[in-house]
Amino acid sequence: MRASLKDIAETLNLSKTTVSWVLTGKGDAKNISKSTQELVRKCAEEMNYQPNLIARSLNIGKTKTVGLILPSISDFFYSSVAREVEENASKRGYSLMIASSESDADKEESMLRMFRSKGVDGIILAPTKQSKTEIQHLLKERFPLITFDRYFPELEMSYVIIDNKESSFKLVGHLIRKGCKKIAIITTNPHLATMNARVEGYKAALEKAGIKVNPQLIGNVSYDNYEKNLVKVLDTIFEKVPEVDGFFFTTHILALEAFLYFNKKGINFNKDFELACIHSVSTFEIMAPNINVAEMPVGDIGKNVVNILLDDIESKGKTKGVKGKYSIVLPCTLFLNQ
Amino acid sequence: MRASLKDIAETLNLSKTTVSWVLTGKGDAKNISKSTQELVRKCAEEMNYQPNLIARSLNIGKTKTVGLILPSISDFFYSSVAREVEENASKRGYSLMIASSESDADKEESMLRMFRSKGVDGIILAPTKQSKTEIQHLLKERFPLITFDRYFPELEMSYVIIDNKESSFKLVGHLIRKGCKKIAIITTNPHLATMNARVEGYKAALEKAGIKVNPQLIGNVSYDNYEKNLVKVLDTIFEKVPEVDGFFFTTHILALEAFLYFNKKGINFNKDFELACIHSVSTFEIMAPNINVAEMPVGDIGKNVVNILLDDIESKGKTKGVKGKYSIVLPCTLFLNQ
DNA sequence: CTGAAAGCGCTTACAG
DNA sequence: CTGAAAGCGCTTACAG
Repeated sequence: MRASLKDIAETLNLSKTTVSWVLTGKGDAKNISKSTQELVRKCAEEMNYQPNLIARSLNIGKTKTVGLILPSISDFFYSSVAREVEENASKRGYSLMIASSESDADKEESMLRMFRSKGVDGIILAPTKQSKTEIQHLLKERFPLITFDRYFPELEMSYVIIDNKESSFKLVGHLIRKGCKKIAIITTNPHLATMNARVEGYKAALEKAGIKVNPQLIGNVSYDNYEKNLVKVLDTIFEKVPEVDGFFFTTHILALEAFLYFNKKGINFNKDFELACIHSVSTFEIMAPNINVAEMPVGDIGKNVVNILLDDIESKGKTKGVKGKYSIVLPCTLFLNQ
Repeated sequence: MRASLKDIAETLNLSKTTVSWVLTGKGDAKNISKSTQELVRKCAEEMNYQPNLIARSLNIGKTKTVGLILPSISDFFYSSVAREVEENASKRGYSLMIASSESDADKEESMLRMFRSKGVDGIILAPTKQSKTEIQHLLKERFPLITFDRYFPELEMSYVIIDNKESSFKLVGHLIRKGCKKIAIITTNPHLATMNARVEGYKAALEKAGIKVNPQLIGNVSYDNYEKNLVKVLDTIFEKVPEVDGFFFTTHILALEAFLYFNKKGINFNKDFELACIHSVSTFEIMAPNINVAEMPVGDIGKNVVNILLDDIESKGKTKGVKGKYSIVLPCTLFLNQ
């Protein structure tokens, strides 16, 4: 059996109070004699005592655990963020509960409820859709909550995103400078403000260069089953605008999938087109060595998101009711070829 | 404020007992009148009642949460397994706590303790090193525990691995059949039984073909800072055995890194060598279309690992003291070219 | 058909 | 220098 405070107290003929104080480091503050403290610590060691944190949590109302909800744990970007979140949270003494919404709004809602019910102190969320009713419940309760990668422009809550429009603008501008006249944009999830901003950056760059936006060059890939839909979208672009000379992918997932498509079709995409993409994976180096990339600052995203959340959690009560909301926009690092 | 059972009971002038029974679905079994049940449910709905699972857990001694400890969350193989684990656990009503040991034995030990302390019902672990003392504590307590990908041959506990020797044997055999005489093996973490088995498969295949094992073709990449070490290892192989004509990588991580190396050196690795690898990532399709691969059954690993663990957790008490240990060895799917 | 009471394992005012 | 007691929010035998 697992040892409890009571077991130690009984063995030593002390009260649970004394044992608890010693083991939580309040021995000196509570004037427990050195000898008693030593005794308690030795006994705890011998019995391999580990505090039951569930009991502590019920008592103090904190679990030192945060929840992380991602659209997909296995995607490289999100798993990289997860790694950073875990590391930063761990540094501050927090554990992580994690869940994958698989871009399903209902799952997302039930995960929010589940995490809340299981007592996490706060939640970090990369929201999928407009699953706002549960979020609004939490916000009303002043439950610590932050989103990243995506956000709800109409809700007053903290978020961390990247400079979507700016980075897209620069990438597309670079393609134009390299001589592209017919740049296609391949994008998805148009209901997300994040994705919209990337399309806007694309349009702004074209307009600045005096190039008219051609709707036939805007490839919208619906997200479920994007592999198949991407094929259709690319087929259509090549059919309608065979002179296409550049591709701007709004996410690395679409770029990777497009490379597979190009490959199957025998298209030498590295020679025939200028390429650009928001975010990258290490294999781009070999697959598309000349691609222009705006790299998302995964480390900074992770750091900001946990620090803002944990500050919020830990300031509770201090700044009664006056909660600071943060809107952090992080710059991407550009890797432009030539 | 968050509503509690008590709040509902007071509002309705009922006892907490009654409310609890209704809300946990025992209303009919306990003969609570339909009208009362309806009342309770409506009130709970209105107050947006969510049970405090911490309190329930303290009472029943279960959290319906399992811990998952990985060497690295951001690695593609492990994040894929994490996804499967989460999905399968979730199906059976369990949540996931996750942590990345970063291949650090001390971190791993403290994570095991932390998870235990936080009350997870069981732990799934891809162990890094010989961090056995904490594991032995848990085993002695009969705490539900299972490893995957790696295992401790000398401990009596459940694990799920792949047919390491067999798959390696087949891959290397295939390279030999395709005419290779000087096949290098690039491997790491020689202290892991898993990795040893892969080297043994390599040796067995050579021996069967009457090829003497050449130690100069065995590249052992020490794991910390493997990027740099791999460069040294490959440099040495090319220096000592310039006629090397095949490469067998014991993990996709090493293969990816080697491709970057080949590329930098201007080596046309797809033409000059036969390649083989345990596990793959989707980008191999473009980077090394002819590579021979033994694909790890990520889905089956995830399914087995959670089902064995959860069966163990849920059978507790029933089969007092008679715990079944499972050693599952799953076959890889081979993709051999030509 | 419903309720009073004990208990899960901690923490923490309060008292001496 | 140390302890008795209440309480965190649930569940569940026991009683009527």
